[in-house]
Amino acid sequence: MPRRDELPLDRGQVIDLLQAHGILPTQQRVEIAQVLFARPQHLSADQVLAAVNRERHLVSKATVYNTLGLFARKGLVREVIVDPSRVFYDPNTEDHHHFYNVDTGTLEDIDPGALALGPLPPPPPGTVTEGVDVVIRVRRAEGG
Amino acid sequence: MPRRDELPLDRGQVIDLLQAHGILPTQQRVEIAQVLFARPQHLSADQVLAAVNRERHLVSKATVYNTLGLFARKGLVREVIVDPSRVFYDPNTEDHHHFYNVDTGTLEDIDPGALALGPLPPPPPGTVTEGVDVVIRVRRAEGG
DNA sequence: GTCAGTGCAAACCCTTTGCAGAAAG
DNA sequence: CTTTCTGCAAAGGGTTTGCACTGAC
Repeated sequence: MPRRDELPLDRGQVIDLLQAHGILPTQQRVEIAQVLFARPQHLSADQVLAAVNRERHLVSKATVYNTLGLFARKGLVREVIVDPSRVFYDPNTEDHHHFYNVDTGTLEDIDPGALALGPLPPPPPGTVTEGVDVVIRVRRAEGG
Repeated sequence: MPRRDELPLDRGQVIDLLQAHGILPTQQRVEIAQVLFARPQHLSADQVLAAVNRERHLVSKATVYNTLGLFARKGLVREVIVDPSRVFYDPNTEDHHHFYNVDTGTLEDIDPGALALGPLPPPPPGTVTEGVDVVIRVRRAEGG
């Protein structure tokens, strides 16, 4: 199984990765995965759609949405919720957090060593913790 | 100016609060604010709409959305983004964080003393930190 | 009387869905 | 061949907008 922390992944590695997650590597899914795993980045569904079809029309809008949802359910990518108007997809599924620039609508990883998150409080009764998301909202500095 | 940490606020306190934030206290805005400041809670726009119009139709959908957006811009309430399908509005604007139950779609405050967040990392060049949101996603415990 | 706020309905935008045709094994 | 996937277009649902009416001061 390919190293997830060394992007980009070539076509063969992407196919291995899909299979390792129990996903049938169809042509469209491989195209989409290649876009996502081209580099560490945070793309919205719309950006993925545009990137996949940059040169010629390879994948429909419905398939992009369905596939991103599938990848997220299978743990291949992580959904990042910071903007009510769109979901971002992150190829990095390791525990890490984000800066969110509210002016540009872009995400940036926080260096994992730079944010100390103490022990988590116990979850409410009858529930178990599934994950933690930390978002530091930033904006353009005045007089920049 | 009313104490924001002692809910509920009565009608007069709500009016003072709106004025203190530079918001003209019209009848509809006061109705909406009273719902929000009735208790510490996290309501979606739709829930606010339903609550305001529980007994009789007092406020339209457009006005609820416009007013919640206004309140958020003026710093009267805080928007909580945890679910791509809707925004939650929190009357507590103090620094605090949330549990998000992915099964029920409900939010719960984290006791401020229970979560130690170390010093924040410096924001990316050219930006300044605006705020931090920590969301602990929880789900129903197995075999509950 | 003037300006801001409100209500309705239509418009918007991202996302999901239904179903017929195409591809994978 | 059978099952799953894909594509198109239409539906969906939360949110925003245009514009005439109402209300605040």
